[in-house]
Parts: sequence; structure tokens; C-alpha cells
Amino acid sequence: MPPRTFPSAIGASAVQPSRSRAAVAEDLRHIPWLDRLDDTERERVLADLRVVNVEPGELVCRVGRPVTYWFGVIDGLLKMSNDSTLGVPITFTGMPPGGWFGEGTVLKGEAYRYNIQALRKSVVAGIPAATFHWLLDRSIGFNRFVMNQLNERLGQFIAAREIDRLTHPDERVARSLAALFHPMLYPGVGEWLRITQQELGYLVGLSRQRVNEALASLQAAGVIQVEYGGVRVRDLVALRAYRSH
DNA sequence: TCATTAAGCGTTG
DNA sequence: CAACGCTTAATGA
Repeated sequence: MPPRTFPSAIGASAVQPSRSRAAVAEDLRHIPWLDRLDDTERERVLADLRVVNVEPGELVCRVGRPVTYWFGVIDGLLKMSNDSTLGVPITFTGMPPGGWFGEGTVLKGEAYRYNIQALRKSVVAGIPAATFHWLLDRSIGFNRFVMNQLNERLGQFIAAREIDRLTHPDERVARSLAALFHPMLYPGVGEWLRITQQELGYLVGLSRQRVNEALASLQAAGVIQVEYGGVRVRDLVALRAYRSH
């Protein structure tokens, strides 16, 4: 069975159940821009919002597909990558909880330029492109959120270029981790990031053993704490600036 | 030679 | 069962 994309995953909600009312209510608390809207705006968003469970490997959106939704990660972990049929598969970034993405594509009304795929069982929300534009046209708070998001992501982009230049695996892991702990882009993460060493390996481009070794170094340096099934930050600034010796 | 990796497998949470 | 640690053989600078 070919991987489903987000709209069809919604359409298949009879097969793959939507979230329960209680679960969705809990999900809403994890949407960082919702409290910037007025009552009218929030009412429309709640009417248009779709929240679905996504299985590991499932595609949330696919390169070349026309834009349909602006997406957010409620729970789980997604990865953004290029189209592997067009060349060497490259993972650009991971998308942890609290992250919203696709606004560049929605703004331009173009086709998606990346594949977004679930690395593990996740919960993904989306609002239709029309709703996104409607919010942009009337909510200053929403505009601020999107503008700030674009700005912060530009910083991530520069950081990613730096990571590419780093040769030492420990430093690459440190910077990549720091990016995932970004408090504004991924407010759902907090201090505790649920990510396996294997998943981190996929994102950074290293093997599981090497990631494990790097995490041990970072823990020895006191910047993180390695725990079962994830990582806890102790010192985000130091993690970002970590140098190996 | 040295660092790194994929794969397998036993252990642990 | 998922995540982790450990071992081994292969790879490449």
C-alpha cells in the first residue's frame, strides 16, 4: 500500500480514526498561535482544523503535490527531506512537537517542495490554505507569529549550513540537537525531547553507534542528559556552542 | 592504521 | 515491544 498523504489520510478517517474529542481538546493546547486569535478567528480555525494520527513512514505531504494545508506537529516526530527519486536522499531537518511548517509554500500557492514523513507514530494538525490566508488578512497576532517563524527559521537555515561544515560528529550532533530544542519554533519540545538515537542518526547523517558516542560526550560535558527514549537539555546555550576537544 | 558503519542479537525499560 | 548496548565484519580515508 502506497504511503498516504495528509488529505487522503483525512479522507480515510473511517479506516484510520480521527482523534477523540477529548484528545483533540488536549491537542489544541499545544497550538502556539491559537491564543493570538480573537473569538471569531478561533471559531473558524477550530471548524476548519483537522487533526489526524500518522503512522511511521507515512507521508504528510509530498513533493509536487498542490498545496492544501498548513501543518503543525502536535506530537511525534517528522522529517523533511528531498525527493529521493531526484537524487541522493537528503534529510534537511526534523520536525518535533510544536513546529508549524509549509507557510512558504502556502504563501506562494505553489506545490510542496519537500517530502514530510513521519519517523514514528505522530499526531499532525492542519488548517486549509484558504483559512491560513484568511487569518493573514485579518489577524495581526497571526501575522506576527508567521513573521517570527520565518525569521527564526532563517536562523535555522544558517545554522544548518554551519553544521554542514563541521567535521566532528560530536559537534554535528550537538548543533542538530540544539536546533530541535528551539523554544520558539518547537515550543512543544521543552526540556525533554523524545527521540531515539537511531532517529537522531537519520537526521544528522550518522550511525546509531556514533550518535550514542556523541551523546555520551555531550552528557559528560554536562550540556545534556541521556535518558531512555530521548534527551534532556541541561544547558541549551552551551549545547549550541559545544566544541569537542 | 584508525574511524566509522550496517547488521545481528541479547538485554533492558 | 521499543530502545539500547555490544559484537563483528566490511568499508574507506
